[in-house]
Amino acid sequence: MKSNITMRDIAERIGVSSVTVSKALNDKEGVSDELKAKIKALAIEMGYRFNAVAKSMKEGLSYNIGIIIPERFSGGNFYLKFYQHITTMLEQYSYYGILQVLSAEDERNLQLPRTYYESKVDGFIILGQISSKYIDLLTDNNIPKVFLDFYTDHSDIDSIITDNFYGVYELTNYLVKEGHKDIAFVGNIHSTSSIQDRFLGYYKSLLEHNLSLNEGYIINDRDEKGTYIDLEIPNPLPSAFVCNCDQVGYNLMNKLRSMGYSVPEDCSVVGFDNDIYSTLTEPQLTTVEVNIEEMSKVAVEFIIEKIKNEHKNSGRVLIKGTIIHRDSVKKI
Amino acid sequence: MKSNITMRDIAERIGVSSVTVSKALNDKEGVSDELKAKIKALAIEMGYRFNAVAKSMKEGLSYNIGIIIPERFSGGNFYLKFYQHITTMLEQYSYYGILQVLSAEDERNLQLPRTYYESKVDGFIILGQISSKYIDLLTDNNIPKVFLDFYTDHSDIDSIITDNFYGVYELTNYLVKEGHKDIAFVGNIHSTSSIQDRFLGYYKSLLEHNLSLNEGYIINDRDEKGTYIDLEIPNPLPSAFVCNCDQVGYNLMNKLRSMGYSVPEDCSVVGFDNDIYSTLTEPQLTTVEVNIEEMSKVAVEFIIEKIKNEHKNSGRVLIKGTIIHRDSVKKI
DNA sequence: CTGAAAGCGCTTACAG
DNA sequence: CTGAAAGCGCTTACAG
Repeated sequence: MKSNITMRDIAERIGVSSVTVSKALNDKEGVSDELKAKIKALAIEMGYRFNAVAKSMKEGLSYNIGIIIPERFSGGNFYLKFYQHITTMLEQYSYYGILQVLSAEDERNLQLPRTYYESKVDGFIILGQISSKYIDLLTDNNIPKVFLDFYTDHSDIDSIITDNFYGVYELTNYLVKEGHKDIAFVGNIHSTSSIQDRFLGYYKSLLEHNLSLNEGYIINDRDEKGTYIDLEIPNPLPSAFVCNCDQVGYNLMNKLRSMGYSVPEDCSVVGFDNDIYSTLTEPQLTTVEVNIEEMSKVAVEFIIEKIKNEHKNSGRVLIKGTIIHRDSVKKI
Repeated sequence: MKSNITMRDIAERIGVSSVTVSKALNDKEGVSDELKAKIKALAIEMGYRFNAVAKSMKEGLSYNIGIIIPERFSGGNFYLKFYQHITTMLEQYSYYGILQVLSAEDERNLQLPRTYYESKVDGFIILGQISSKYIDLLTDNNIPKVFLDFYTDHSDIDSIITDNFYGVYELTNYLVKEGHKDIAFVGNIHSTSSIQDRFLGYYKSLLEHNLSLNEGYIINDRDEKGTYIDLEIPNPLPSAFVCNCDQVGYNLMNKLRSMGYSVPEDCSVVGFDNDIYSTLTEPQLTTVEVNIEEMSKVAVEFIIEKIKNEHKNSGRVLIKGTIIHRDSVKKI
């Protein structure tokens, strides 16, 4: 597929220089409209294809962005959706996305992606929480980067996250409005910043409604490695469960069913993410839809800015989600 | 992140030419071991990063492969798994994969990917069936390509597919061995080559066991657009259903449950793919696991071969899957 | 074992 | 409005 036709070939056929062809094809000034049209027509006729590699070479930019997904998040298709929106947005800047799954091993051994060592990318979008040490590594190497769907205490790094805090806050408010007072939270609150913030949103709602936080109502859902564990259902049964994500909502529904409970008759359940798991339960889950498209758009804007201007700092951006009402909540 | 350190910088520091540095860093002959070691050490010390773009430029190869997934298959994470294995395999050849979702619109309008027009890739792996006209377009443009997980009647194109035919053939044999005689097939047999072959494997098993093919036992599962439709369950109920994929097995199980039937007590169900849907049913589905890793490996080998030698033709390769026994089949 | 020269296909800065 | 020159960072083929 090596394109044998170059700008020079076009130039020679017409009897101009390759500089003129370059200007014409890029719609730059300094070529008469007549000549420009003639060059463009001939380019098509000759089957000319632009050589982006040559441009990269000249500009010292690869026009690729590495999209890094830590291995443990690569299972679902949630991040794949992000990736699709990211690549769509990147196209507008003539950029391409190279998806890389960061293996647990490479993350532990602080092994940077090969794209970095081969100057194959101009920067990275990190999709999903990575270890603090790995972040330090990226920072120390002065690698342009943007965090998507998580953040850390490195205040100088741009992050785009869904508004976990307000999302769950509003969802819990909704449960309270429906008459619920005994509301449990399901999630390991030491696991990721997302879960922590969702928990805090839940807690804020309790505080505002003078409902006390019951230690027994914080139900762990996964171990340190992120593997889901068997859920311990409190006795007596809370009237509602706020799950930190839809998949855990799905697990909870199965657990409740196996114990003979019906949702929403015996208790209500809400999730977060609006991913496939929220539609696999019976009844389907009321949940919060993450605005993947908008988040991806902002992430791309930020990384492109960052490549142009190393010192550009856009900070932490929260993108609001939307509550999706389904049938897993009962008014009491 | 522009790497300011070049081979020439290293060369000047040591007092040799950049040719020697290139040879040393690439472990080529013609440099004394002593010098080689010195150059390598200095490269690390200076934080040198190889510039793959310059190599691409020189060789006229982008060292990228486009992985094209038609939009309608981009929903699940089945193809994402392929993508992961593909990129892992590509690394061994110093290649990178650029994933592109082919929109229904671009497919219809015969719009080639932008990576092609910008010479960003050296070839394509097409992951999932695309229209015949689009295939013609790729062929007419002389684009190196390999088909993964589907094939067509274009006999000159390399395809790597799972052994659909024998997979379902063996699975149906297993049902017959368990005493089943009234076996239905669920799938639109005019939809894709995969479904067709799976159907034919089912039919072969019937033929070999002198079981007649009952027209009413071929149950359509999707319309022309690939959207799943409501399943019509035959009356009387067959003793077993062979579903063309796990997701349809999942749909069928839901349908059967809603009608008051129990699996496997009232009838048995088997699927294909061993994807997430096979584990979401209760009981979980007996199915055929597709050997994604091996298929990806072969696809990468083929496309790399093809880039080196345009006329290399490897044909159609069938990769065997493995039956996964779970609890959705009863011996009768 | 080592290096000068040429070239991959563009674009930028400058001269005319 | 048009073009000659230089350069991006490598590698190949050849000469010494």
